Amino acid sequence: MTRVRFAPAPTGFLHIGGARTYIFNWLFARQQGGKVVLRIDDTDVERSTKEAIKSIISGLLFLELPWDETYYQSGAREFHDKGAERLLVTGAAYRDFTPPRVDPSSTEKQVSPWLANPGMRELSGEESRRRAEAGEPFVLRFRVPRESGRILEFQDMIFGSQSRAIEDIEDFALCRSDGSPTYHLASCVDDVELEISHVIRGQDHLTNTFKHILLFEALDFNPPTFGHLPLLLGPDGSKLSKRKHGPVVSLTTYRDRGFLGHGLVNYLSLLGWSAKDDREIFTLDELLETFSISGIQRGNAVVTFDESDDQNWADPKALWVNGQHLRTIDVEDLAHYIEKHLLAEDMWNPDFVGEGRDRMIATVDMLRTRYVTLRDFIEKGAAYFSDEFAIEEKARKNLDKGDARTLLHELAKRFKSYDEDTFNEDNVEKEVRGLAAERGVKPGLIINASRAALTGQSVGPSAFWIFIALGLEHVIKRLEQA
RNA sequence: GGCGCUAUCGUCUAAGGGUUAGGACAGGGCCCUCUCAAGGCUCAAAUCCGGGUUCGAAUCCCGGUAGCGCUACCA
Repeated sequence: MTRVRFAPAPTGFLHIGGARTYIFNWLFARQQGGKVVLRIDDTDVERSTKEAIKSIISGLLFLELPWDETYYQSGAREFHDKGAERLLVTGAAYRDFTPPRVDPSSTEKQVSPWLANPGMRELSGEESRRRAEAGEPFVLRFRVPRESGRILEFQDMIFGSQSRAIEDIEDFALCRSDGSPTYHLASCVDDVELEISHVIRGQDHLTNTFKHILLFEALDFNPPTFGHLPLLLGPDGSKLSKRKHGPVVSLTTYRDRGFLGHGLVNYLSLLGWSAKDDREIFTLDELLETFSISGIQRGNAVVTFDESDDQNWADPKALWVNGQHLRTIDVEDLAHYIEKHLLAEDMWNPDFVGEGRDRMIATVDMLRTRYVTLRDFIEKGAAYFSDEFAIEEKARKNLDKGDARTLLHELAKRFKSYDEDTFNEDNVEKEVRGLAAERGVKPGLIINASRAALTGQSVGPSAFWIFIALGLEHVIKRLEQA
C-alpha cells in the first residue's frame, strides 16, 4: 500500500513551495490508490504555534486535494522516547554533555567540518549515566560509524543514484537537552509508525537522507523510498522561505487574492514538472492522468513575483494559468466561488438567488474572459454586482465629451417606454445607433459614454451587453444620474 | 571551508547523439472591434566556459565557473 506524508513544521504560514510538495505527494499517492497523511511536525515547541497549524490546514483545504489522516508529532512523544532509548541502549547513540554553541547561526567560515564534540563518544556507559543522573544537561547524538569507511547509497526517485561517504556525516542530534526529539529522530520514527512507503520532499533534505537511512538501519527498519523535489526559488534566487519572502508566498495569500484552488495546483505542478508535450492547462483529472515522477526535472525553479506591482504580485504565469481556469470551469461553480468573495466583501445581494440567479450567472460568464482572479469580480466588476462603484478618471472623460450627458439622459427617457421583453440587445443597439444618427454624432460617443455611466469604467464588455446585464431599472437610473 | 545537487530564451520548460533548438508566460507588431479583454496571426529572445569522445554533441566524459542546498540542541 502506497502511503505518503506531507510534514510541514507549524512555525508560520505554509508557502507555495510546501504546497507544491503536497501536490506532488497527493498526485503520486492518488495515482497509486494510496493514502495521504498530513503530519504536523511540531516537535519544536518553542516555534510552533496554533495559528500556524490553522493557517496550514486552511491553506491546504483551499487546494481541494483532500488528505486521509492527520497526525501530530507532538502526540507521538512516547514513540520518539522509545526510539531514543533503544538507540542509547544499543550504543547507536550517546550522550553529549558539551554546552551548546554560543552562536550557531554565526556566519563565520568553518575551517574544517565539524563531526563530533571531543571526548563525548568515548565516555564510558557508567560515567555517562552518572553524569546524566547528576542532572548534567546533554544532547543525544547518533554515533555515526565513520570508521567503517562505508559509502552510503540509495536510489532517489528523482535524482537517481545517490552516494555519500559516511566519514562526511557528523554526529547529528537526536534529542535536545530538554529531552525533546529533533526532526531527524521524530521524522524517522513516525515514518515507521505511519508505515510511510514513499517520502517525497524538498531537495533541501537530499543530504539529510543519508542520516535518515543510518537511523532506519539502527532502528532495524527498512527505509522508505525517497524522492526529492527541486526547490522553488524566490526572485532573488534563494530558497523560497516565509522569513525572507514574506506573506506574498503564503498559500493563504493566493486564496485571499482570488486564486482558484485547482488553478494554483495547475501552476505549481508546472514548476519542475512537465507533461513532455505542449500542454500547460490541466484540470485535476487531467493532472491525475498525466502526472508522472519521471516528468520531474532536477533544476530548481524561480518563481517571479513583485510585491510592489499590483498587476504582477504573483508570477505572471500563475495569473495566466488561473485566468485559463477561470474561463473554462463550470460557470455555476465559478459563480459559487465568487459568491464567497461577495459575501466576504459585504457585496452580497439577495437578488442573486431565485430569479436573479440567471442574470448573475450570465454576468459572471461574460466577465470571466477579461478577469484572471476571483478578486477581479469584486474590484473591477463592482458595478455589475452592486450599486456602489467608483467612477474612473477615463470614464469621466468619456462622459464629458460633447453632448454625451444630454444624449444619455435622452436615452433614459426613451428606454422608459421599454419593458422586459423589448429591452434586448438588438433593440438597444438600434436605439443607440438611431439616436446617434439622428443627432449627427458618432455611435462611439454614446456607446462609450454609456459604459462609463453604467459601470464607471472606460473598459469592459460590449456596451449593449452591459445594458441587458444590468437590467432596465438600473440602466435608467444610472443614465439619468450621469 | 567541506560535502551534495544543478546548469537551454528574462521566467517556466521540450528535445537524452543528427531538428531552421520546439512550446508557454511576459514584451513588440498585426487582425478583430463601441472600449478593454479574450481569441487568431506574427516578431524578438537561449544551449555557462574550456577541453575531450564521435563523421556528428544542448545531449556522453573530464575540468573550470556560477547558482542552490546541507554543514544547529530548525525542519
